[in-house]
Amino acid sequence: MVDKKKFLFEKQAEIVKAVAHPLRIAILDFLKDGERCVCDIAEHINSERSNVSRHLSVMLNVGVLGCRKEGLRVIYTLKTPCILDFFSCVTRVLKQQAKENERLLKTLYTLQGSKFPRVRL
Amino acid sequence: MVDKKKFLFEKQAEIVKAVAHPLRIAILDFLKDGERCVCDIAEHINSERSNVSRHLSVMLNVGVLGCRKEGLRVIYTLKTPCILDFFSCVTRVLKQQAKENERLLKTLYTLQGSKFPRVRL
DNA sequence: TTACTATATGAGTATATACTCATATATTTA
DNA sequence: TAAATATATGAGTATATACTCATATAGTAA
Repeated sequence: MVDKKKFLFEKQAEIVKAVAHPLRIAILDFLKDGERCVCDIAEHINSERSNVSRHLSVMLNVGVLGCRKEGLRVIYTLKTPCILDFFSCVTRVLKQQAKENERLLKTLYTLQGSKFPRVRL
Repeated sequence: MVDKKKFLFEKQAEIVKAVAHPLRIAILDFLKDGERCVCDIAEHINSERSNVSRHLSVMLNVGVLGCRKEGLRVIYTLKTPCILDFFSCVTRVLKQQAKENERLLKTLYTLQGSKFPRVRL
């Protein structure tokens, strides 16, 4: 593996890591509807402001978010909405996983000779 | 934030975390050209087999990779190529970052009254 | 000025992760 | 059968991360 590629992968990993956390994904999901201050985000995801502030700074540093000051508030915005497309891929992975689990369950029930209970959604 | 959403974000984060590492990204990039055994992957990314095996199992568990046995070898495949689209978004973020850094550098040089050195690519 | 508010950050702690080495398991081949 | 090989995994260690609480900073408003 070439050194140039290694460097690229490291840079990419930094960005991916910056969004690899449930609260950060919740923040991105919240920001897709428009910019928000730290306090609103903290309330929405139900977490300490200091904690949210740190999560935001990580995503700011890698360039996924932008921010501007407005009086006392700091307003954060989603700078790269394409990140949201990614989550649609992730959701596809999840759906596929769910399907496989269902098939596995079915097989298990069939082997036991019992009926497969219909899942209520 | 609703409980259902919280659960979804946690599941999504698991998948994102599973690819948030330079070596794992290198593996995905290698597998885009076709399935490979652990030994080939280890050689290509220049890492211990035991280490690679663990990285692979993480991505296997979240459903990003698939695998099959062939004699002594275990052949891993990219199960969700849409994950590669994601990296094109990540690359876009990186490019944007680079542009901003260049602008910043230019400003700094201008302030110093010195010339902006042309970057050779 | 003082009091109040929003945000950021240092310090400490708990937890998670990556890595290496040694070893177990499964498969092939002599 | 024994020897060799590919892979997976337990154990130990080093490092990174998330979180909380306390505190610093900056802006607002009395």
